[in-house]
Amino acid sequence: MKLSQKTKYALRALQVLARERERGPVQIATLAEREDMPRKFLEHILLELNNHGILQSKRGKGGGYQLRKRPEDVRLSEVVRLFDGPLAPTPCASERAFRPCEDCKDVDTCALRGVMREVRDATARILDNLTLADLNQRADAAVLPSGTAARRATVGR
Amino acid sequence: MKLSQKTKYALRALQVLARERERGPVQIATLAEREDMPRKFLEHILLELNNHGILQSKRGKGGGYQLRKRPEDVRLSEVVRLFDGPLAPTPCASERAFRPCEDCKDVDTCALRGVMREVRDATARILDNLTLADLNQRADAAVLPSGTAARRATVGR
DNA sequence: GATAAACTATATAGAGTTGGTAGAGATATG
DNA sequence: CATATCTCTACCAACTCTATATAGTTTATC
Repeated sequence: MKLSQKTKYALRALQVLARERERGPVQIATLAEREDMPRKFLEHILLELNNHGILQSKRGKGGGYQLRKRPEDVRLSEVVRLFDGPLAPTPCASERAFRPCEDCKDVDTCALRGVMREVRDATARILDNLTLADLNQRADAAVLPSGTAARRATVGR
Repeated sequence: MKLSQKTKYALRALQVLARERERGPVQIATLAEREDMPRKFLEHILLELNNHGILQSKRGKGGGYQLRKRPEDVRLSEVVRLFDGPLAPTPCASERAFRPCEDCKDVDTCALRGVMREVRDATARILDNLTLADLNQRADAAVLPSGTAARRATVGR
């Protein structure tokens, strides 16, 4: 499960949108500029998140994108699956997108499959139990290790 | 960490070579035919395993490849890393091949990195603790669930 | 030492994926 | 209706993956 650039951009955008959620829609251009992401590429990404029901959009003047679900209801696994496909290293080990490997003689007795299911399960356990809210919370915790304001100066940019 | 075809072939070949270890070298052609793998592609794979010290080769007539290490000393993580690279989903979460992400503002406070380290660690815990010997043992256990010979008929090929 | 078996090395090629751009179309607002 | 903004389709260059081709080099054996 190599994380694609697309997923990274998506998560960065979602982190911002989770924070801005109550303040109305954010425009693609603003988001692209603030987070330094390629604008046209970001359009695709946000559109996909919109079509998938994670974001909602408002067209025309004053429009933009807004998080549709609550941040604590958006699992990281959902985003990763959307852009990078199944979590499992092999199709035969996938829970939701099971497919036998091309040249597999017998799925039921394949030892490698068992191993890959373990890897998939471990990955899913982590990503299913973390949400956008958790991600932002961790980000805050990292920037403010123990409430010291002095540290903030070293973090910028 | 999507498992490549190359790694799958490598592991299949190694499983056979682990079993044949005491019986002298096995030729590429034999291996390719028995396991139905593309011969020329397999040559590359075995060569890489050889250069990496997992196999040893004997050239000339009557030569072939043989497992250099004991099956219980070949970790699955070693094989996966050789062909598919680092286990971590992002370079910044890799233990042995750390590299900051292209556009990362601050590696130390990146929340996603923490998550990806968890995934990497979980994957590594599994693959570091399994060896070729384990893989073959599991394969045997799957084919002979509880010592019943009758089942073997259904496994064929 | 000729021969054939077998590994070694480099180059190449086609298919698919990834990251990114272009431009026209749809729609909401004022 | 002018403008801001999202939507959609097409396209493209670079890269990776899988696999093959070709030309060696080494070794066993007769």
